[in-house]
Amino acid sequence: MQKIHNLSKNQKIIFDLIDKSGGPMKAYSILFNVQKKGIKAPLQVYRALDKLVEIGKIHKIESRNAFIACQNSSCQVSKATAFSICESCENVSEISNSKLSKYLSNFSDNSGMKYSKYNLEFFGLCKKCKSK
Amino acid sequence: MQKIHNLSKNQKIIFDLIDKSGGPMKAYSILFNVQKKGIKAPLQVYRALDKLVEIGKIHKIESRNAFIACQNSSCQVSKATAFSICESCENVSEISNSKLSKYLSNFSDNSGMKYSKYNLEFFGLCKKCKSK
DNA sequence: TAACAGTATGTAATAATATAACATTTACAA
DNA sequence: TTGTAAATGTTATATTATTACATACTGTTA
Ligand SMILES: [Zn+2]
Ligand SMILES: [Zn+2]
Ligand SMILES: [Zn+2]
Ligand SMILES: [Zn+2]
Repeated sequence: MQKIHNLSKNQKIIFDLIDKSGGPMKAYSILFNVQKKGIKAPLQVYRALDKLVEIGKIHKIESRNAFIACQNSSCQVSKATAFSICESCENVSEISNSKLSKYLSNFSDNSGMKYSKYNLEFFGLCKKCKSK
Repeated sequence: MQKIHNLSKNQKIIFDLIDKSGGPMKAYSILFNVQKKGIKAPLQVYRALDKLVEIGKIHKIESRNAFIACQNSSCQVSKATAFSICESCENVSEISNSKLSKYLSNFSDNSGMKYSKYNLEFFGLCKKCKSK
């Protein structure tokens, strides 16, 4: 049973923008794009982003300081994320591979640490960029 | 056969500082600490950090915007990194687990993408923080 | 309904992280 | 010694993110 999150006005504006863009967006680029909708300040953007990340509607691509809509319908909370990133064209996609996620979710070592969350970023060249 | 990198003056000062600290350090904290050694500007720090990352002497903890000395003697180039991060005390350690690194280095999916690099960050509570 | 708590918003200022541009110097091999 | 790559120094600026404070909205319960 999972909680339904009704997005607030600003959250919805910002989620829709990121979702429609189809790729990662940076916070100040988001800000620029939503100013005509009345969102004027960085903090308004960051607050919405924080919430959207918290509920798993978007993820932060840490190596790029950018935010992407969740492409994995089962990813309700951002506790186990994996991305592939093309170092040439900067295309990003969310990897949804159940073997990988099982392997990582069950990973443990002898450090005595209990892992509750992970983020994995793969880098390389995408199909298009490889063939250039 | 691997290339020996002789660190330059600034690179050595900054690597030694990070290495001795035993944990992740942020760029401006590094700057503050090396000002007495004549390194006065952010760019001097970032240039040394870039080089040290490139040759694998340090790694960037992306989720924390911080830099840590490589704790894995065999990690000459930063192409395959994994860390465990305590969300309470912010302790970070580099995971060196050959099964994990083999699994990730060999990972491929049907995206047609060839992965040449990855970075994985695990989050949780360390032993000490768990028992509090 | 009224009171309350939790969440969201608005606004200004500022902090923290990182890079651009340009001039100069050093290391080192051909 | 001369060419070249790497490193340094310096100033300014760009980019990313948070603090602080005031106000408003949403839903629950007395
Ligand atoms: Zn997702
Ligand atoms: Zn590409
Ligand atoms: Zn390492
Ligand atoms: Zn801890």
